Amino acid sequence: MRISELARETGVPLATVKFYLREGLVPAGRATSATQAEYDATHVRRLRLVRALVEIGGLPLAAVRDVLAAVDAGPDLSMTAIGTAHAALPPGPPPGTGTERALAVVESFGWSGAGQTNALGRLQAALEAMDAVGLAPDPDRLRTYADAALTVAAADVSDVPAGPVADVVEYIVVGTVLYEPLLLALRRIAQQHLFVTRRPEG
Amino acid sequence: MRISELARETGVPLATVKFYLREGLVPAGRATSATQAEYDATHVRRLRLVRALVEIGGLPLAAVRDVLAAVDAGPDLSMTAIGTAHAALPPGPPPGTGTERALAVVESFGWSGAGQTNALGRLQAALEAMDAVGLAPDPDRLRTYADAALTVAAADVSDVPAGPVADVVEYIVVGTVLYEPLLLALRRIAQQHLFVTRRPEG
DNA sequence: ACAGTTGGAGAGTAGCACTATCCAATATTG
DNA sequence: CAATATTGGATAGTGCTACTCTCCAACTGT
Repeated sequence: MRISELARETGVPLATVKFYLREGLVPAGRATSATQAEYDATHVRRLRLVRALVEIGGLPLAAVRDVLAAVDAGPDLSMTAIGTAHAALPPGPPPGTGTERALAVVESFGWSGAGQTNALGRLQAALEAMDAVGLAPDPDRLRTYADAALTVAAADVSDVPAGPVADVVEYIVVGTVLYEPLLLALRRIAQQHLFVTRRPEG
Repeated sequence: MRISELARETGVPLATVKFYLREGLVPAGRATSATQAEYDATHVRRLRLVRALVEIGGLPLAAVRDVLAAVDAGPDLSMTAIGTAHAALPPGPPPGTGTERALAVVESFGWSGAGQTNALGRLQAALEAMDAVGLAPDPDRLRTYADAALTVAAADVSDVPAGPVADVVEYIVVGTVLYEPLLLALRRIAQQHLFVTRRPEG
């Protein structure tokens, strides 16, 4: 498979494929001559993954690079992989955000071992911003959110397939990113559903 | 309150406040002379809201403008407001995405009245991208996600306070946007928690 | 032999969110 | 009341990201 077929197969513009190759987001093909290289199914897969992370996950290319590095790092443990994925995901917390308050919240749920994820900073930043506009969640609602989050997280980690370590890592990392839009889309649709059924004449 | 105090109060750079005023994201102050204007608490609040939507919600300014318009539209019904908010939220589905598959999924949950939200396009795009990289959710997992989404959505709509219509609309629209990062942060922290407690030596 | 395609590199572009500079008209201070 | 600082407003410029365009010599298929 040559480069233009790779582009056609995935629907990605040729110029963009070349750009990704230059940026190292897709590995180079096997050169068969000075001006020819051969690509295979792994390139198709990787290219689709990059596009999914960008278009669905909304990641900037720099974050895609980090996520792919975590995927490729291989047998470095799942926990590291998930932490790396989280650290690479945008947007990071605004600089200067602490984590004390978020930690207190998390501990009140009895969750442990969350000390090193930057999601804590995001949580705290979100809470502070809500306070600032007067829309902070009450404890009950926060609980509801936490329970829901725990439920989906449990599905996330229990669904990890047996198999080569590289596949497992990819599953975790990519799943973390790609399932977020899924969850958000479902929440919005559910909101609409509830609004409509609540006010039948609305 | 003059412009520089508004900037100091909110921590937003003066040049940025001016920029938002020019863009109409924050309403102009009451002019007291050719080179002076007076700002008040509503300006502080609006400015904080803009920053929250940008920094926490990750919205581009154009989307912020649309969301604010929905907020300000006033007594136009809640359902319209929520639809407007959804339509304004990025990223929209990639152009050319259908909704048939998403509709089938949603109907299998018994959800109705979701025909007009662009979250359907996002759902379908997410499912298709997952398929393309071979990581599509099985029906059970999708169910788990849908149940969790419905749970938080129920909390979202039941928490809407009584009060002036404008406040209700703001609550819905802003809540839709600002609670997303909260949910995602909690999910990530929960994942980490589960991983750590699952493999105590990991 | 020769049009067409390829891999590769460099420069150019478009959109976004600010940020810096300038200005004349006030305000404030000594 | 003079000197200095600040204000609102407009224009232009910056830095970043993610492409996209153009060029080119080396090859390929016919």
